[in-house]
Amino acid sequence: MDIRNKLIDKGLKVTPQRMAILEAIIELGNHPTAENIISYIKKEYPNIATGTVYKVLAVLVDNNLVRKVVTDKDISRYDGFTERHHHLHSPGSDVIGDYIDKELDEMLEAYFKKKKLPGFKIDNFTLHINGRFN
Amino acid sequence: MDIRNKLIDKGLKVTPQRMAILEAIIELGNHPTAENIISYIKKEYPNIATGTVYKVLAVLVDNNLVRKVVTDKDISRYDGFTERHHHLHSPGSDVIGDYIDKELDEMLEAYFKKKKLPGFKIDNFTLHINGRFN
DNA sequence: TCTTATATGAGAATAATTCTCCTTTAAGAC
DNA sequence: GTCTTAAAGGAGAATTATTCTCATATAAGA
Repeated sequence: MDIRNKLIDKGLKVTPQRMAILEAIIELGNHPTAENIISYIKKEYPNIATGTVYKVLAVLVDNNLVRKVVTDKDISRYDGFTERHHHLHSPGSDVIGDYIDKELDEMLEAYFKKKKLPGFKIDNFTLHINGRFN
Repeated sequence: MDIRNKLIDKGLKVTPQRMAILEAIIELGNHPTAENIISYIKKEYPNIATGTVYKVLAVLVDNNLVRKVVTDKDISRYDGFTERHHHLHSPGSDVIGDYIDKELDEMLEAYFKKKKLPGFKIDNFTLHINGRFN
């Protein structure tokens, strides 16, 4: 599905800003920050307001078109990666790797199907793996 | 090990502020924010500076006496829970539940012992489970 | 008790994010 | 195509968590 239709599919108004922001996230890769997105977009839309970018990002997150990636820095990053995946991170590095592993997903799903958590209904889960790139 | 000895054990100077902060994190539970910690401590040490609290928290995190818990809000929370655990979270709620499951830990460890990730050496991992408390 | 490296206090500075308010525009109705 | 209107965007001020600066105080070992 192309970017325009992703927005339409969620019942969102299609605006040039929304298209540009969603495209930027996908294009930039490695979980860009709001600032990364803003400077990327300003090449094409020099007048876009930072407030607009933050507002659009919130809309996209609310509609599950992008995921907000939290980091141990006081800065948010955004993930346009729609396939189910986990995150690899190394302390001191800003790189956040994506890790796709269907076998792992299935194993965890089977595990939680068998073992219910008392007082909690699981919707989804992400494994945050810390270590070292080499 | 008591709080004083946790500091000594890491080769850190023992100061009243460090003791109070570490105690506050353990005492407050549910992953307090820096602000929670500050207002708790001010009851006993009204003159503690916010900068001191942030600096001490950074020292404690660096020495693995507490963990920094990242959230999708732009605010850091701190975890004095030393036992190995995972996190339960519900969108829209500020509660972060701790989830201890040795069986899960062992299953994941066994899995990653068998299945190496190319270009990445795993140190540790935390499962972030989203869902609904009920 | 003395010395010194380190920690703290106070408050200014910074930086990511949010808010306000006015203008513009997308999208459906006609 | 034009009109209408609710929703979106622009500009920049405001907010707020966190960091920084630097002078003072103190923990810990000699």
